[in-house]
Amino acid sequence: MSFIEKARRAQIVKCAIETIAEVGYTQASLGEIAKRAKISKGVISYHFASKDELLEQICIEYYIAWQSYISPRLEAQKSPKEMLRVYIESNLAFVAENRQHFFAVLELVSKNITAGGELQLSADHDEAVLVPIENILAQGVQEGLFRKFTKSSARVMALTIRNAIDGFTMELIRKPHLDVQEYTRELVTIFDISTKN
Amino acid sequence: MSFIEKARRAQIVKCAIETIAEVGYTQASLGEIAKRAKISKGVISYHFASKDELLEQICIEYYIAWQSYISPRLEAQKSPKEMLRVYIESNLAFVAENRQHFFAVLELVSKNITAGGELQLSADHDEAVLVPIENILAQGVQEGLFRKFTKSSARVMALTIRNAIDGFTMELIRKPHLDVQEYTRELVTIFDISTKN
DNA sequence: TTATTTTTTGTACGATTGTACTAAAATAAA
DNA sequence: TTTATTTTAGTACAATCGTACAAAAAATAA
Repeated sequence: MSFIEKARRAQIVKCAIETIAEVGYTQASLGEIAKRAKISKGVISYHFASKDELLEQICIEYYIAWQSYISPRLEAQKSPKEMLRVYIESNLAFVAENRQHFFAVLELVSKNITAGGELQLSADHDEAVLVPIENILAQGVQEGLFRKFTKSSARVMALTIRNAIDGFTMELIRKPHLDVQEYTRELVTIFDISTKN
Repeated sequence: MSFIEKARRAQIVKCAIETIAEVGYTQASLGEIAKRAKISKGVISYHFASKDELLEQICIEYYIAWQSYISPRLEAQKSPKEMLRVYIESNLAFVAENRQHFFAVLELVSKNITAGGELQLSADHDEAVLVPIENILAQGVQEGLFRKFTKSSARVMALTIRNAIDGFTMELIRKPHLDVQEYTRELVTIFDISTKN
């Protein structure tokens, strides 16, 4: 892949994220994205096989960035209790620093859920996101730090934590001046209390 | 409003909900809705001023049905602790019984958020949904049943509860055979623990 | 019945979309 | 420089959408 190709793809992805975040998925046509990037519509078609490939790239890049941010912070912790705290803290911090990207991905995923056949992809993503939380919970139970969780009650708890994080972002988009630190502290408190033994 | 008009509007709204739930918002064109309702596209235009009015009607009817279901159950409770339990239980039960309708509304609301100017409506809806939870929390604090909540920490808790409910529905759509009763029990437990004094 | 209004159908139109395609421009290779 | 390749701009096209509209059909009123 040439230098120009890499640079263009990065530019187009960046601009597509901004466009989706600002005008919404339904209004984010290739023409609109191109206009904002000050390039011709044909350039996008040249560098991306289809619009779908562009949108998929947005999701892939977010997932990679998210992994890179969360994983090392999580692995630096010993206690499951600290891991859960850091998981919440770093997720909210990451999301607050990447609101547009997160929002774009959320829009795309919610469209894909409805797209019928692509439900599997959503399920895979879910598993990749939920399992790490479940592992923290399982470890905490094993060490006697957390209250008892069965497999399915740990699943509900993991989902609730994820929903809290995702919902925080939606609130952040609705109210951009939200106090992120305070929100983070409260969420940590809630899930610290509700997991403790 | 004539008998035919009422019946047709009800039929079209019902069919629009099913269509959105089954093929997604982006694929739910008036043509597709009409085809499934086995009527001409023009009939929809005749009974609804625009597509937007039809979609708005879907939201209005859901909100009314939700209110009618939740309010009496909530008002039958004395203790804030019981109110919180019943709020979670009845919300999950209602949503499980109205998955398609809920999902359609979620799709529409998430589109409206992106639609720019309509952000106010979403904020109003939020307030209408969050304030009742905050009131329960405030009452619980006052009676000494719940731990201390400031105005803003009560807001975070209310949001977290709402996100847990909304997120449950998304999970229910992804996994239709989810054990609703068990999920409900777990959620009640989580928020019972995390609010208790 | 006949007359009038309401309702439905089917089509057409303007707007918008993603993609295909051609010619021009820019860049790299010779 | 000349040649070849990559990249860009701009246009055209087929498909799809919401809406408008005219004529047919159905329902209601007289």
